[in-house]
Parts: sequence; C-alpha cells; structure tokens
Amino acid sequence: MTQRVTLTDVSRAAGVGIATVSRAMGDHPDVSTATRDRIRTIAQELGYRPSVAARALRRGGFHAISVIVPDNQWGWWEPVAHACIETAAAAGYQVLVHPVGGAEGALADAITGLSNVPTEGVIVISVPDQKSVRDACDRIGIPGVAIDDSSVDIYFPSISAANYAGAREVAEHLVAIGRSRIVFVRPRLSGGASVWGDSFYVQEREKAYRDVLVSAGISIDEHLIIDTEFDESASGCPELGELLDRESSVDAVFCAFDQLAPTVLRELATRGRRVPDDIAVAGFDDERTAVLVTPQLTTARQPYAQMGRTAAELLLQSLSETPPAIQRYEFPTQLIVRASTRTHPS
Amino acid sequence: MTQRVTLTDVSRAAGVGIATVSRAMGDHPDVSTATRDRIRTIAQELGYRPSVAARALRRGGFHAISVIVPDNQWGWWEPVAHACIETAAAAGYQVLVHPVGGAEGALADAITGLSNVPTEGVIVISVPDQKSVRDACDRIGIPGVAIDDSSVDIYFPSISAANYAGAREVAEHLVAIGRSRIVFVRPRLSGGASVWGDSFYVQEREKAYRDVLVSAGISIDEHLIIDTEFDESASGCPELGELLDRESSVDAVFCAFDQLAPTVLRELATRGRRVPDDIAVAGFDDERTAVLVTPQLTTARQPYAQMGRTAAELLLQSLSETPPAIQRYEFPTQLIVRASTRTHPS
DNA sequence: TTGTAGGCGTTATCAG
DNA sequence: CTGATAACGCCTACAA
Repeated sequence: MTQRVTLTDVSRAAGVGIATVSRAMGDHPDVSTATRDRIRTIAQELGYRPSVAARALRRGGFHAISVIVPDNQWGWWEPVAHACIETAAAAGYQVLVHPVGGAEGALADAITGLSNVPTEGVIVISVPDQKSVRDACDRIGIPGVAIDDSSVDIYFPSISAANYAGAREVAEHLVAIGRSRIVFVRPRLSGGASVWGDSFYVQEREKAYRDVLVSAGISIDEHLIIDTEFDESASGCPELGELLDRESSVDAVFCAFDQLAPTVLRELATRGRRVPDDIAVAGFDDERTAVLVTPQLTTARQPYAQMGRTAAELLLQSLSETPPAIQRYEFPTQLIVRASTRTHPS
Repeated sequence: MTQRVTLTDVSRAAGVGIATVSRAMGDHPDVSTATRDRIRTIAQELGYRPSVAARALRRGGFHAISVIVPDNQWGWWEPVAHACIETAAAAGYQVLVHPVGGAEGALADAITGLSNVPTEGVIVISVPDQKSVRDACDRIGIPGVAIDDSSVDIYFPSISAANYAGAREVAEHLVAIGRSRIVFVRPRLSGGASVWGDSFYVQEREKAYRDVLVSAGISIDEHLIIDTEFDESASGCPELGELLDRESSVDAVFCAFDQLAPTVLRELATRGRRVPDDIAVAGFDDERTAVLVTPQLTTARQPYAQMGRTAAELLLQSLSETPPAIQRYEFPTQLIVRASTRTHPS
C-alpha cells in the first residue's frame, strides 16, 4: 500500500514526457486541453497521487503550521484552534494540532519533537513557561506565538484577553448589583510545577478585583481571598466552606476562572445558600462550564476567535521578511450576565 | 527565516565529505567518535537542521497518520486522540490531528485535503456518513478507521463502545433501584443533515432500554420515549416538561447520552422535582458533562483509551500487508454510579 | 505545445 | 573509516 505510481509511470503509460504530465496535473496553461484530459484520465486509472515530500522538497516548504493545545482541559481552546485553522487556510497553510499534556517539560519535548514534523511554525496555547518554549523553538529553528500564556516575562508575540479590564467589568458588575462582601477564589496547584499558581492572568484578575473594590470604597479583606484546588469534579470547595463558617456576610464569589465555579456552586448548594439570591457567583472565560452549571454563570467572555485569528496572522508574519514585534497583544472581553448574578433582593 | 544550512554547508565548513556529515548526524556506526563530535559541534554552530522533506523523500514516507476530530464537541475525544498518539508513537509514527467542523461535506473535504499532507492513513472520530468518508479516502488512496461512527452500514474497521450492553447495564441499574416509569430521551437534530438522528448507537441504546424493561416485566410506554433538541445550554427540556404534566408517575430519566442531561436536570429543577429522590437521572458516555452537572451523573463510561489504541493499531495494520477485517470492534463500557441515581426512598 | 535536464537535501551504495 | 555519486519524485527553465 505504499506510494507507487509516479509522474514517470504516468508519462510512460501516456506516451508523453514527464514534464507534460506535471503540467497536466497542475493547472498549467501550456498544455493542450486534449492531452491534459487524456493524461488526467490515465493518471486517475493508475491511481497517481503526487508525493507531498517531493513537492515540498522542490518548493522548499510544506506550508503547514502547528498548534499545540493542552490535552487536559476539555477543549476550551477549540474555538481558538478553529480560528487558527480558518486563517491559515486562507493563506494556503495547513494546520496541525498537537495535544500535549501538562507534565513538566512535556511542552518543550513536544516542540523539540516537531523537528520530525513538516511544520514551519508553532502556536502554543496555554504556556506555563515561555522561556523553555522559546529555547525549544530556537533549537529546532521555527518561530512561535503564544496564546493565553501565563508567563510574566515574554519571549514571543503573546496573545491574550484583556484580563485586567475584563475582570474589572465582572467585579464592577458585582458591586453594581449591590454586593460588597465579595470572595475572590484563586486556583492552587496540587503539587508540582506552578502551571496556574502565580500565573500572570490570575494576578491581573486579582488586581482588577482589588482595584474595583477600593474604587467602590470597599476595603480589601484578605480573608476573602482564598486558594482552592483546581478540580472541577470535586464535591465541594472546603476553603470556601470554612470561610462561610466564619463570615456570614459573604454575598458574592468571583472565581478566577469558570472552571472553579462547579465546586463553589456545589459547596453553596450543600450549605443551602441560594444562588444568586443569597450569594452571587461570577467567573471568567465563558468556557463551556459557564453554561453547564446551574444556575448558568455570569462571566467575562474571552474573544477566542479573535485571539486565534491574530495568532495565525502573527505566526505567518513571523515566517515572512518582517517578523512582528515581541509584545503582548490584548483583546477585550465581553461581560456575559447569566442567572448566577442578580441584584440583591434584600 | 527559511531553511538554509544544509549538509553541504556543514561538510564544507568541516572539510569533510557530505556523506560523513550525514553519518555523523545520524547514529551511524561507521564514523570515528572524534570526527563525529567535531562535525556535530560545527553543525550546531551553523544551526544545521535536517530537512524533513528531503529525508521523507529519500526514505519514502513520513510515518505519520492523521486523526480527524470533531471541532465542536468540546474535547470529549481527547482521551481517544491521546491513546492514538501514544500507540502510534510506539510504532514510530507521528500523529497529525485535524479538527473538522460538522458542516455537510466538511469531513469529506477535509479528507480530500489530506492529499497535501504527508499522512499515510486516517482515523476518523464521530463519522456521520461512512460512505462519503470512504469515497474520500479512496480518492486520495489512504486507508481509514472509524471511531464512534453513527453509520448503520460500515465500510471501514469501525470501533465503538458496546452500546447495547452498556445501555443495558444503565437500564438494569435504574430498574434495580426500584424505578419503573423510566423516560428515554433521544436527541433531535435541529434541521439539516442527520448527524445524531437515527444514529446507530442511539438506536442500540434505545433497544437496550426496551429489552431491559420488557425483561423486567415492565411494559413499554411509547409516550415515555421522547425526542428533544440537542442544546446543552438550553434553559430546560420542554418535551420532558409536557410529559411530566401528563404523567406524574415518572421516576427516572435515561438520556441517550450525557450531553442531554443538563437540560433535563434544569427542567426537573425548575419543576421542583428532586434528583435522585423523586426522579433518578442517568446518561451514557461519561463525558465531562457527567461530573460538571449537579448532582453528578450516573452513566456508562466509554473505554476511550482502549478505543483510541485499537484504532491506531488497526490503522497501522491497514498500512501493512495484511489489512484488518472491515467489521465493528466493540469494547465494553463501565457503569459509573454517581449521585443522580439512588434507591427510591418511598 | 511538448520533451530534456538539472537540482531541491538526504540517505545508501560502493569504492578507496 | 571516509568520499564521491546515484537515486528519491517533482517542478521548471530551456530547448526543440
């Protein structure tokens, strides 16, 4: 079942030169319609398929780029990848998607492995450590673009949502509906490297939360900022539970991202706190979680499609003569108000 | 930023023949350690990277296979893809993942497009129409394997969970916990091609439901078999609502797959029916939905990893001299009991 | 309009 | 152990 039929085979069968076959197969103008059709028929019969390798060797490139996606996050990145694919396709590029696990070094290894893959550049989604990724890219000599990286320092064009501005909107919404004792829930990593820990965007969101509260004349209570395991299938959020035991006044919870909400909501349900009447809950991302939980979640929608499109554009530009600037490219989020927040009835 | 440094460049810089460089770069035995190290150093300095295309041309293949995954289903397929990747890697194959949308013909187009990609075979996940897929594969001359296809007729080795047996387990569980008025919820497609409609596996699950009830001496009430939109973010399930208005005796709901459960649960919550005390709810797949909803869902877990592994094995076998039989390969599911089902308290 | 020949970067073969 | 050289399959000047 190997690659068998070549241009030469077809040319022999058709009794013409190899070049004529090549021209007939492509849409070359310098071929009489008659011979072209004849050759195409013969090629068809012989089952001729052009060799991607030979073509790429000749043309100097495959016109393919890679997107590395996290393989453990249930596909929130799919709209991003989709936009990358669309954009790349419009420029005549194929997109290869590589799911990669979150283990220490897995990302760098995956990129190093790309040296055996016909790809000319890489878009990395959700980067914990840009430095090592950059090194890996340098090693195999392809350009990279990062999406939603959590690094504080950047070595790539780096695309993200406007985390600070978006989180401000969420916090302002909570204040606007009359909440003042607002808990901020951050992720804690269960041992190992800090994938989420002090990530840049969690920092940005927390900063927004603090700033909004202060602007609204609400003093920051550090006890209301809690860290919890990131395990959306857990039966509850013990840290929140303990807090509620001590602080009966809590009237809202702002989750650093949507995936922290399921356990928060379960904890509240267990304790008989009604959402949103007793406690309003909001998240960030507008990831699938937001519509699956009950009540559905108020959140900041990340402009996934726009981010993906931009990533592809920047990467393609990196392949050109004039690479783009290494900086952050931020895109505004959109506040989506759903059933989990509402004006305080009291 | 193009491919620049070649073997020739390195050989000139090192003052040796091109063949020696080639040997030094690979792990060829016929090279003195001294020259090998020297050449590698020089290659490093020059930034030499082997050309994937040239190598593939020479060797006659990339040893890569493709996996086509649905790009609109939130990544339930990731464990499948992961298993494919592991298995293929063990056999020295790269895996290229291609997310493809569900539009009519998109799948066939995507496969046709693979003729520009260095791939030797394709695993297609979630196939609505095997015939067109098979035609596309034939056109570009590569073998295929289907996972979780919903076709009634098959043209490929076709891998799936044991839908009938698994659904029997779920239904038997519902009966065992004392439920007898069990609703079966099927998906309805909102216009257009029948991606879900009469899919093979929904049929199988329904058949299991019917058989189990009959075996248990429960007569089938056709009114309890309902069709609903497949929209997990909808605020409720009107068809179930109407049914509950008429039939107060309903004590369980079996969703044809997990993603139908969120709306069912929302409908029940709206109507004040408690889950699982009043009504038990079960699904099928053990997809992410099952753990995100509250209460978490009893369901049949599909053996995703095993399915992916088998798919890769069958595809690699298709590339060999002795292709596998074109038949269904089924793997048993596992009943996962969670909070949404429990013995009837009454 | 068609055929010939050369080269893309590797690897394998065969001499030295 | 090393060096020249011939493919791999395609594309494209250039010549006919």
